[in-house]
Amino acid sequence: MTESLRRTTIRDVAARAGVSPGTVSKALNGTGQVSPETRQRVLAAAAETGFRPNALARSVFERRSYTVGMITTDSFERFSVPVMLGAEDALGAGQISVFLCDSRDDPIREKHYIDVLQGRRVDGFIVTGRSSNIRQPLAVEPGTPVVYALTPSANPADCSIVVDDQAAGALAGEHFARMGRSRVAHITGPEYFDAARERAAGLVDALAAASMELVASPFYGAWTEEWGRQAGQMVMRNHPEVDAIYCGSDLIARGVGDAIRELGRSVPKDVALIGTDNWEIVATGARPPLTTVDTSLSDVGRIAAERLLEAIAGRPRSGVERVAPRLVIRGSTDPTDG
Amino acid sequence: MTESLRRTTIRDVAARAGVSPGTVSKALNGTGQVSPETRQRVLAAAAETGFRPNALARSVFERRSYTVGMITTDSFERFSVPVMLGAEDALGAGQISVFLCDSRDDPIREKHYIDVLQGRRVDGFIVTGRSSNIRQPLAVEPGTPVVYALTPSANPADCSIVVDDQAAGALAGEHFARMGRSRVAHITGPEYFDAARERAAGLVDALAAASMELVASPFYGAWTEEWGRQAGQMVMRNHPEVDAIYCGSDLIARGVGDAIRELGRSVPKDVALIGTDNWEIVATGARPPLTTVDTSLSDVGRIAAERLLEAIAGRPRSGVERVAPRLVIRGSTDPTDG
DNA sequence: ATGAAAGCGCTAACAC
DNA sequence: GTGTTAGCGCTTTCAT
Repeated sequence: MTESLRRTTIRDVAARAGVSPGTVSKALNGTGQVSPETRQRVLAAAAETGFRPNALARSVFERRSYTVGMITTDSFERFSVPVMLGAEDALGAGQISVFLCDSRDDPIREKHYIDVLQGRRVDGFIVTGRSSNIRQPLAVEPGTPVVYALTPSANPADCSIVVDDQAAGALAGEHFARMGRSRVAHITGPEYFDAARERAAGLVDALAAASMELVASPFYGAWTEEWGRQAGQMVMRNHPEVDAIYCGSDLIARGVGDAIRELGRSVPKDVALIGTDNWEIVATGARPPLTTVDTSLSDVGRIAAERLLEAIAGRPRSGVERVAPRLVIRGSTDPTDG
Repeated sequence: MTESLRRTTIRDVAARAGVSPGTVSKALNGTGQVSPETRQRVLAAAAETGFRPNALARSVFERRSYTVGMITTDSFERFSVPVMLGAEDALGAGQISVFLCDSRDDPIREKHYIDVLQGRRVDGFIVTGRSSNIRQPLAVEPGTPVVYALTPSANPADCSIVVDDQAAGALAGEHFARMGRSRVAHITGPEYFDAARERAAGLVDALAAASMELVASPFYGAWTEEWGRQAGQMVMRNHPEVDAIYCGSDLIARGVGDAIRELGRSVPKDVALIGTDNWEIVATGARPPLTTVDTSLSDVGRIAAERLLEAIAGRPRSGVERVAPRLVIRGSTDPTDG
């Protein structure tokens, strides 16, 4: 460590303003009684010396650090990133700083991060991860507020914020119905993903509400373009009457779209296509641009942050809160676009 | 705030072990002289009470927080994420926690974050952002270590870690030469991006070293699939002899690949294709999977973290350090794959 | 080897 | 109004 530069302290400011440290504190924080003139002198002195109060010292005293830990199990890839951004934004507005931790889904690393951050006296934690499947509760000291984003806690008494996947599927089904498409197929990720099953259920429900049903059971596979291509081909071959396909992800939808085009059929004229995620760069790069269900991930993060702030403030909530997705209409369902 | 749970302090442990606080400190930190027995008693007492030392208090004393601020100007999208992951990993190993800040390229927000974090007495900063273009130095208090990752500082005395874009272009050119391709085109992003120009220069140099040259000047455009499709078509129409194309990004390469295929030509048989970034999900989802220049972003982050730790330890470096990219070979250049 | 005491930078209760 | 004092939790001389 270099000769650690001695920063100006409250005492330096006090000396310069010709008052006591206590008075400086009051003047700067607007607590207690200070005359306008001394207040001015103090402010001036602080400005001149470039004084920046030591938040650490204050935190020791307050027993509260105005920081939170954000733990992602998932190398903050595509899904956690928007969540974290939303959360960071909401917390930053509340003057809270965010510690970033990538546990890589490793319980040892997770425990390590928790230990270190509890040592830093974080006010709480936000946990996020890729899958919408349930996860074990975070092993924090009792009383520490935790909010789960995207992956709900196995303990129903905990506070979890998740995407409303059922509603996502329903949005797609309703849009098809509205457009007069009636022979709908569904191609999605692995069946062991809660999100996949729930989106399928939502789609089926929405179709039923319009007196329709899927032309075939949902096609469960993988969250990849390649699966989209395979399944797309298969569906178009076995069910040539299909005029609409809802996909569990934008990547799958890209694959399906390519397959449809290669079979000489057109999107959206012959087949309307809806994806999920609204992964902008992928959805808008498609030909035609992809209509998709935006899963509102940044809202998930934002709400998680708000709930955490509430819990820190002594008003914890319980249970799973589902955030509404929204449909983003582009050329793959709208013949006038793309 | 709820009845803020009173955590166990060093005094509680001391009482339980029947020693003084000072002795507990020594025993726990291995400083000073402590008899093995008391050491044991202290350790036991600490474990039983679930004692976790308050890092904040220690930091006040040490005038050092073992935290750093990571500021991204770019909503940690695709490029900053791997950098931040690499940095976080390297810093975590050094017991340093990372504050995450998304300045969204807004100078006001950036200044705000700097203020807050300097108040928290971070030991230094890592700055990252999308573009490889030069940025203004971070406005921190003099003496605060800062390392720039991806976007170098305008001040050459600062320490910046960047991708070696010239080498990236060269890798592509050398690979083409090695495979006997001789009629090479280059399609890339906007010319005002340093990265675009440098990759082009590296490609040209490598070709020259093999006594080749581009069939046409680089095609500068946008970092999008759509531009890739347009440019790909144009190139194949105007220069049907082309047998290799290097693209400034994987997304562009995807567009180019689609264009080639739609003109009835084959990748890699007729045209070998190399992208840049190694954006896994995009590169592997392509048909055939995309050979690409991996820009080693996580290494950029890791090295930035190491340089920052060195600077914090009093051994700052100066100047721009370029990190070597590496070629990842997949089906788009290798007829035996994909 | 251990304890007492002072201090890190800041805040808050209490004098004056 | 303002200064003095004690104390947040921890570390570190300095006695003993």
